[in-house]
Amino acid sequence: MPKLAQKRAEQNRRQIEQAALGLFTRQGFHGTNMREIAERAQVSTGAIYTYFPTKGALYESVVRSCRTSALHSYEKRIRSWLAREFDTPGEPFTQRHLAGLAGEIRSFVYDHPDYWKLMYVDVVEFNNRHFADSFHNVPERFNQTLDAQLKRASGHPAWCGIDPGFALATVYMQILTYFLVERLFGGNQHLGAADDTAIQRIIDLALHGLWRKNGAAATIRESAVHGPGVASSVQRSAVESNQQPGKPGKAAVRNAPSER
Amino acid sequence: MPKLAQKRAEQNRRQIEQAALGLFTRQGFHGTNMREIAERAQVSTGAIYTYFPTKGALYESVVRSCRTSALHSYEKRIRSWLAREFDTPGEPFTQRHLAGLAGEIRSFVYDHPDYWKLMYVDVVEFNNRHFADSFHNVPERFNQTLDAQLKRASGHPAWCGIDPGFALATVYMQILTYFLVERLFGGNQHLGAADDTAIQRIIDLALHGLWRKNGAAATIRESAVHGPGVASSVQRSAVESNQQPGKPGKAAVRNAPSER
DNA sequence: GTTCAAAAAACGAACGATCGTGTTTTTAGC
DNA sequence: GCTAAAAACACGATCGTTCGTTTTTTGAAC
Repeated sequence: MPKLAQKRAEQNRRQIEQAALGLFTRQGFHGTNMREIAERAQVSTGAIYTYFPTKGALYESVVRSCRTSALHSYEKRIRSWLAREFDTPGEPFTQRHLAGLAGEIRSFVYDHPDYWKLMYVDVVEFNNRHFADSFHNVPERFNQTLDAQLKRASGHPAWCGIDPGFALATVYMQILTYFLVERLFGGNQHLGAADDTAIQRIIDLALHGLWRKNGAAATIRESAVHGPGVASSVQRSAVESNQQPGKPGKAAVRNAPSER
Repeated sequence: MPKLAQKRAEQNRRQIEQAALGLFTRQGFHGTNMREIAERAQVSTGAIYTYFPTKGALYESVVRSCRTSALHSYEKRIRSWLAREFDTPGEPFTQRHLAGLAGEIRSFVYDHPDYWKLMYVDVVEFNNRHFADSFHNVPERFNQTLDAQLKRASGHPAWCGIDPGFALATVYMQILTYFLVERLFGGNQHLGAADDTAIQRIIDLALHGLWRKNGAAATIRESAVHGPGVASSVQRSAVESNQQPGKPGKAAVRNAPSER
């Protein structure tokens, strides 16, 4: 019986969803009409309704597809990366670990901006109905994925005592927020320094805090930034003793492109 | 001459703008129509056009009013509060300072959610054209406002060496993000603990980092959170020696209401 | 491999509703 | 009573969606 080949039907669905995603993320749900979507997908407006009963259903399908693709690839990628990194011998939560994490987060934001933009669309026009669950107990999820590795950290004599999942979650949120502001909010070096410099400092603060009792901070010169855009050169912290010996510990964070 | 009294005209303007603000922040710009605004403002649709030439002009006026009111009141409030706190003798950047800052930021988010929601509307529907400047070189602005106080911190022997404006900006962004996620993104205790507990831990991490060389962390019991909603009781850190002596240092952060 | 009828899919004009806005009439302030 | 503001109404455009028609696809018969 002449039902459309499943391959072709799925391709059409994906084509329409991709066009809708591109428009929803650029002008919102109510700011996008079906004719634009049809034109961008190179189909007729009526054709869309053979795949999606309403505009709202199309949106929900777009959200589902975007979430499963972005999350399945990147959440898993970040977690497996973390697991791999934390399995190396020695202390977890080193400068190298966090710099690598920052690189992964940066990729997540810069390679999949649509995912995040769609989340903001959902916040504005749907009260974040479709994304709210991604913020439910972030530390617990880190703990579930990295149970053994994180427990090893908390057993270390120099560990601060905070639940490692909580600690990782806060650093994760901090770095994620940095790149989201840079990429989606037009924050042009909003912390007054280039990406790698800013991330370096954030990690340094996360590792050892504002105050250091042992005078290790003495080797860091004052690196105040005066005037916009004048980023002082990267100055490495002497407290990188937590690093794995022999590893260079170069920041894995590239410079951000000036504009998308 | 029958020109409307300025007092009355301004009142009408504000009434319309307030209605528009309430709708824009709940359903976006394109998701709101002039008839809804008119109904909410208890005027006719035509009457709006005696005050605003177009819907876009109304939006821009709403943004201007919302920004000037929220920013003038709260940015100045936070800064003056910081200045006052940092003028107290002793070290700046104490637990008490940051807990107070967190309280101010929390008020900023929970008392003026419309300001932040409107920013997200602008991100989604106007590419953040009207709010992008609020993220331009945040550390520099802290440095300008708190020049003397922050310099005093950087001169302290135990200071980490990072530019104090940068350090304050990162802590500010971190706490702000926490409350924004809680209030606007539906993050129901997204860090797995009540507000004051989470903020307490964030501040503790900001002050002394993940690793502590002097064993001060030994007094903090493991406070891992297992299972959603099961927040362990607040356990005070022994490293509060940075606090002003005699001050209780109680967290100034209330619990968040469960839902708006 | 070609043909063919049936059925699904694609099309695009059209529909009713609603959009932002202009016009006309009524109201109300000075 | 003059005049600007407010209300009521109207207009063209555009919205999401439907529908009648055309085109394409399909599996089987040949």
